[in-house]
Amino acid sequence: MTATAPRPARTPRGARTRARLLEAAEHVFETVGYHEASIVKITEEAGVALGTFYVHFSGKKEIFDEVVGDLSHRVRQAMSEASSAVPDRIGAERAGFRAFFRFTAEHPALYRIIRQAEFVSPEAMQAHYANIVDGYAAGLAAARGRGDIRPVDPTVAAWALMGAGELIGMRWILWEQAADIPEDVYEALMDVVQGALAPTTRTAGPSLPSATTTDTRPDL
Amino acid sequence: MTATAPRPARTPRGARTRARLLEAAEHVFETVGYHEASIVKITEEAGVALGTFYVHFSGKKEIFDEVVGDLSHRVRQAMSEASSAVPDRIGAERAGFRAFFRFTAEHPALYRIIRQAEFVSPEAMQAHYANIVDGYAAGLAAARGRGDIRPVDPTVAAWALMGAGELIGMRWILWEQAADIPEDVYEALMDVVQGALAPTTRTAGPSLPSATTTDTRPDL
Amino acid sequence: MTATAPRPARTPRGARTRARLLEAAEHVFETVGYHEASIVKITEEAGVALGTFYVHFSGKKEIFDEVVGDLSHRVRQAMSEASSAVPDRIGAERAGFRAFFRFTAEHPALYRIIRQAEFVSPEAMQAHYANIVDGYAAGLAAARGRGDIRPVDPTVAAWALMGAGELIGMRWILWEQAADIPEDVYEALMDVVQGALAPTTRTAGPSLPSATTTDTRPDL
Amino acid sequence: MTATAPRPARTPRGARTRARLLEAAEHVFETVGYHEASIVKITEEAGVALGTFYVHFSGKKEIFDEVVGDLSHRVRQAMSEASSAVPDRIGAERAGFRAFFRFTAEHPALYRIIRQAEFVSPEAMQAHYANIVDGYAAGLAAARGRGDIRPVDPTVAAWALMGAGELIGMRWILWEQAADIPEDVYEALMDVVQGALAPTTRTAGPSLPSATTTDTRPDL
DNA sequence: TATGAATGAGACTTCATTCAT
DNA sequence: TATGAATGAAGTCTCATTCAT
Repeated sequence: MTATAPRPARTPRGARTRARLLEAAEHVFETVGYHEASIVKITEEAGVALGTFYVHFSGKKEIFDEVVGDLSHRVRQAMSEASSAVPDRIGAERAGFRAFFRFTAEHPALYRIIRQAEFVSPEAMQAHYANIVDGYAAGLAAARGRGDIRPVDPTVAAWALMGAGELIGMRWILWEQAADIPEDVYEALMDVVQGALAPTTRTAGPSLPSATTTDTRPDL
Repeated sequence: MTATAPRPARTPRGARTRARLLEAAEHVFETVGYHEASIVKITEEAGVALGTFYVHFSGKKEIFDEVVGDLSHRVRQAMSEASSAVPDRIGAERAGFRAFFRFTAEHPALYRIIRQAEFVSPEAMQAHYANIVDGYAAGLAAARGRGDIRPVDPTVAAWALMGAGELIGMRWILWEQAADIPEDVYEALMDVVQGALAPTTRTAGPSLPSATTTDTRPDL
Repeated sequence: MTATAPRPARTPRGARTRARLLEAAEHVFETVGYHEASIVKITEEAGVALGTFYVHFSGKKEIFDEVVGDLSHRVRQAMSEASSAVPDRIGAERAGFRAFFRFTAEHPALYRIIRQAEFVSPEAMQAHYANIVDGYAAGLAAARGRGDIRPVDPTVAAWALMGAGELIGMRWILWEQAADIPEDVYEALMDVVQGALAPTTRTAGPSLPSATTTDTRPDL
Repeated sequence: MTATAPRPARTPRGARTRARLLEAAEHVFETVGYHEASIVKITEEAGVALGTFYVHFSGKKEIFDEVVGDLSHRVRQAMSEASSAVPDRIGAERAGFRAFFRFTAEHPALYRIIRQAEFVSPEAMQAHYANIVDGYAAGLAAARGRGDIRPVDPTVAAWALMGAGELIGMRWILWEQAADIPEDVYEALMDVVQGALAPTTRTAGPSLPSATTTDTRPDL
């Protein structure tokens, strides 16, 4: 995810300092965003001298990429752990979104950082989204194979539903600075998600065939 | 939307200069983002002297807000025009998304700017999203009243589907620098959207209670 | 000589400030050398704000090149004026060296700066020496054509004698911080120079074949 | 030459490390000059840890002085060996210049370093030149005593001819990055040098009185 | 001796904004 | 209105040197 592998600290003391810097950076980025974040602020928060920063990182972008990679990894972990604990697809879906919202509430940093990353570190941002989608789409594809969900295109559906979750989280957690998503909003979203995925008996139209996106030409 | 109403230009020459600056600013913001955009770049692109900028705008944030407001207004206009031209809900839905993707392809600025605005001008960003949702949710509420769609919560559905469209646009238009969304992706997304909204006969699953969020966010 | 043409000041005030900066830079470079010279020192000496520097110059190297170009031009002017006022070659030679030493005594900057320029701005340094040699070699070639001097290779002789003058100036003006070169040193040097150039009847020694360089290096 | 005598290494390992550092420093100084040379670069090139540097040297200037002293010593050795192998003065002259140019071609470091040393370590630079001149002037004085050359002032002549050689070497070896001086240039220079020194019967002009510099620089 | 993390002064540069013309 | 010179705070980064291990 990061272009250059993180320098390994060669000393326990070094490792400790490096970790303190990362922690401080996450906090500063979360609070004031990438551009307002200065190395001075980060080192002050970490309680080390300015020059020490450059012993461990080559610059602001490098530590940013590492923070993003970290957060991205953690949110993926949280989501996949949660959803894989539930056997049925709908349940897994609910658990995954639940985990995502929890993580968002506890680490608003991810949100605020990712949305800034477009001009700062497009690679990091694209990797973040792509990694999440990969796991999500794989789950959807499997579910589709089992007939648990409608034959939607897994990749497109994954991007679409991730986008849905993202804006809902932004609106009801970040903007409200809430500790979690309101239950009714969560259920309303699940209703939409379930509608999008659940196998249905359509009142009209042929049941969609097809697997890959290209040949999928949904009617309507 | 903007805190201070835009200064009206006193003379035709002034109005022309002001317009040139706005145009230049939109281009610069789109190209390099808010933070890399400097007043010097904007004035150079507009072909006016540096000092002239401050004759027309109080600062960088002011012109940014105005550019965002502009773009936001235009995308809303494009979407509502497109969807209101179609009578049935599904058709309106398709037309609205279509217009959104078109606009995105033609004005990547909106995307790139909005996602930066969080730390620069949260009001502008929230206004942008809220305004779009307002119109969207109103349409959904009306459709629901007519029985054209399932009884989803209009506000939550609007945020969710806007999010879906946003990420799909980011992935397949911005990242690919495409001139429009690929047809198969568009249809795959429409399939998801339709699944989320279309009235169905469920084969299984608890009929989720219609969310009670409506009081939180007055839809309309 | 300078790669990029100097920005023309578009205002009398601007021109004044620019000149003040150049003057200050010459003094600072002379005093502490290129590397110890900081923009801060230059602007302080010029009595302008730090940022003002960058209104007129793109950086330290740019102003350095301009200062070098200036000094180089002035010393050439001084030398050619002096030597062209004297008809005979030996007299011209003496006058040229005299002018060079005078200039050196009055503007030690040139010396100290040029010898630093190798790593800083090789182009500027090479241009300086090459320009001096050009004029010098042309004079020697003409004198040779008239039979005023021995048939030495004008270019090689010009570089050699310039080198001789340079070290003599360094040793007896710069190192001694003298106001001018000691008369006896001057005469002793002139003796050497005259020996090198004056037409002679050799009493002994193999009459060296007139160097074979002449064909290789077109002597003007 | 150097203010503080070089610390003797206490152990064989220490001596090896010290030598590695000196070698690395010579290379780094030659490549990027004094100011761009950093202790980090030197230690990296030497393959030792940063802190190790200060075990052997007190700082950057100290190692610089030692490198300069080394090179200066080696070039003097090369020149005196070469010239002392030839009995007649003109032959010795030619051999000395030849050796100087050879050394220059093989160790451009000397050149580049010395010309930087003015602001870094004037003592080292002055010592370098003075040492060379001492030997050179002594040789000239002896030759003059034997009547091998004209009665020029030995010290002034030594400085002058050293300057001549220096610029010729700079122009045709350093700037051209040549492996040696072109033969024709060498001969043309020797022609000039011989003209300057060789005993002659002047066809015209007063035979200049031997300069009175002798008090300044005792010849012998 | 050797190591490498830590330090902090100081350098360069940018840029939003002011102001006299 | 328009101009462009002037300002100076703030930011990033380097690097010689110290020090604990």
